[in-house]
Amino acid sequence: MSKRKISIEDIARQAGVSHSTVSRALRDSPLISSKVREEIKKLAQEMNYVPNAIAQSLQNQRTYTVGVIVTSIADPFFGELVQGIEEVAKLAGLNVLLNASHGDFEQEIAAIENFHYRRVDGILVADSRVSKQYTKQLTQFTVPTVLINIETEDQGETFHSVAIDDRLGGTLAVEHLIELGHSAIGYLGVGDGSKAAQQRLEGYRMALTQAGLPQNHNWVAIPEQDNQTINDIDIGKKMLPQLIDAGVTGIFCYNDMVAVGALLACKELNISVPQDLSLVGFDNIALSSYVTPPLTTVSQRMVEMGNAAMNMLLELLEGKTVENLLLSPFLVKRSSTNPSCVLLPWG
Amino acid sequence: MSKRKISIEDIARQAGVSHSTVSRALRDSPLISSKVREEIKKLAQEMNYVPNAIAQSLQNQRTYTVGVIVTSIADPFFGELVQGIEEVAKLAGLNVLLNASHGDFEQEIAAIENFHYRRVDGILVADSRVSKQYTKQLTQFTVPTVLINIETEDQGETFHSVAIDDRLGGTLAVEHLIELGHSAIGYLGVGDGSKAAQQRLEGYRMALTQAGLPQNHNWVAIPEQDNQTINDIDIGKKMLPQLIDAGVTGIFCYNDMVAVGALLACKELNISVPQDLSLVGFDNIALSSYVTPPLTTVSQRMVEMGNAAMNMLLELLEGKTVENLLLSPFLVKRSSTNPSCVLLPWG
DNA sequence: CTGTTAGCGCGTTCAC
DNA sequence: GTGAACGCGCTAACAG
Repeated sequence: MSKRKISIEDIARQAGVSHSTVSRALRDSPLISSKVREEIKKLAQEMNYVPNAIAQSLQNQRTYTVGVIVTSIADPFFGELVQGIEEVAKLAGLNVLLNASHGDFEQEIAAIENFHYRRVDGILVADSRVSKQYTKQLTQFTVPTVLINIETEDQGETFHSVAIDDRLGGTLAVEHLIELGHSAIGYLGVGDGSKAAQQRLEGYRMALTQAGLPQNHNWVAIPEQDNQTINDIDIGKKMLPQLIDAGVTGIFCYNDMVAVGALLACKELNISVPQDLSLVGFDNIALSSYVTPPLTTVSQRMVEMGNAAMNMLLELLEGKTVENLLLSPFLVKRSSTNPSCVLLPWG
Repeated sequence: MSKRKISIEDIARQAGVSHSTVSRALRDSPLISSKVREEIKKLAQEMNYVPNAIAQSLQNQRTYTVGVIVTSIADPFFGELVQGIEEVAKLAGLNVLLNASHGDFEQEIAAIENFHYRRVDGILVADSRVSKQYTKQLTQFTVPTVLINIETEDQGETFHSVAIDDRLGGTLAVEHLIELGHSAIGYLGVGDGSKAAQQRLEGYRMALTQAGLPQNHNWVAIPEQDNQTINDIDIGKKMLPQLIDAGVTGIFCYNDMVAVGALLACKELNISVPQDLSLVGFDNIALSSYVTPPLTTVSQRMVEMGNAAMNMLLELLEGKTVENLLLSPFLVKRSSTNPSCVLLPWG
């Protein structure tokens, strides 16, 4: 903590007053004559006084710190989310304590305990692939907590959530393909069994049902559950061929990374997108607009989600009651989707 | 800070001993009989005791917290860096307090002061585009600080640095193009006047000089200094045409984002990469391998840089003396570079 | 208006 | 081996 720094006592001695007078002066207490107040402030300035947040926290019972848990900070998805969180935290005078869980349950628990140990004012947890048992283990704790993209059942005093409407997102993606005339529409997912994955698939099915289009179990490609170690890009690469063989002309992918993987596989297989195949992603990460062709995708608005979550936490800290939030995603049309071939003159 | 939690006093009362006995027992002091020690530990467990880091810090004069300043967390470059930092911080039992400066000098100073206020044990600053005056303003502070990709002149007790050898990186990129037979090689840079920008340009020039190749000031494209608001992608897009007009067959770009911008411009102009033009980036961000064609680039190894910086900080915290580090980048060959046309049969 | 005192939770002498 | 007392730096309650 660096060499010993000067305290209010030091400046009190220098000014010939008591330390509490200094404390009051520095905090603009009306009890202090404006004359000595300015004097003390000037002195503090000169002496390079920096108040000690630790001592204040011990007294206030507040640390003005929030703990944030993400799967991986290197993942652009979480990067944007954290940015959204940090933005509004900074405005509120709060600081962000960052922990990465790497999707590991043990590490998440450890992070929570660590935050508790450090007496953070609130906690934000973002990890869409964590299991639900999660929340139960933490019920003993009583720190205001906002879950981002995690479903909770028992949301009492401490647990609240901000999430994206994954089902709606899936529906939007598939409706877009339907509008373009596709009728053999596939889904390329991941096998993590998360709520998000279920909901997006459900949205896919709803859209097809609503349009009276056929469904085929060969059109839904999801890798084995235990393949958690392989990344999303590789999932996309690996699973694409079987959907092609099944004869789909449009695919809704679980997320952009999977879609990019599928796109790369298409290149290798000489399938041109969007002429031969239309691809829709999910998330709208920056990458999605830089690949060729730029990806049509469902936008998650990560930054806004971070803003919303942090704002919700702020309200909780003020003692207000809050409603869980379900954010609506929207479709971003780019160049990876085309009208279905069957509608085209040469189709 | 949640509802009042139990303290060592609470458990002391329960155990019928004094709070200092509890303190000692919990810290495995040899002064305590192993019998009561286990007893107290069990009791603490049962009572869900969580030590108070704030109180400990006030006593220890250490917070086991490091402050990290980045330009933007959403930038994948910094995301990976922070991941590298967080990894080794976690292993050392330290926590990361994150602040984004958005490249704004005022915000950086504010972040530093904030960290000082919170009595962090050390500070990590990563912002390759910050001006040099920076360090001077902070000399008054005495917290161990490691600068990442920032040059410092007066490196005394508190300031140290980990950086990438930008000049070498520039040289590697250009030598690669030279090996492929290119002789009209351009540089596409940014106008932020940073040390990194200067060094990469210098590396470019050195490689050309060393190979005895001609240089042409039309082959160096750098936007105006004041265009700081436009992003790197747009810089690449905007500046590419003039290099094409100048007749270059290969371009070394300041970073991957600029290179991607150039690539997008090529698509619009119907210039095919790498057939008509070879492109080399810098950074090796994830994006660079997903664009079409995948970018040949100079790798920064952000995660390792984060590791190194945090390790250096750890040594400083242990009172050791450290040497500044200059990491060597290396070339990643992918598909955006081809032999120069003039060497090919149909050239 | 200002000074004195107490206490936030914990670690650490210094006595017994 | 254990308890009492002090201090870390600050805020707040109580006196004057």
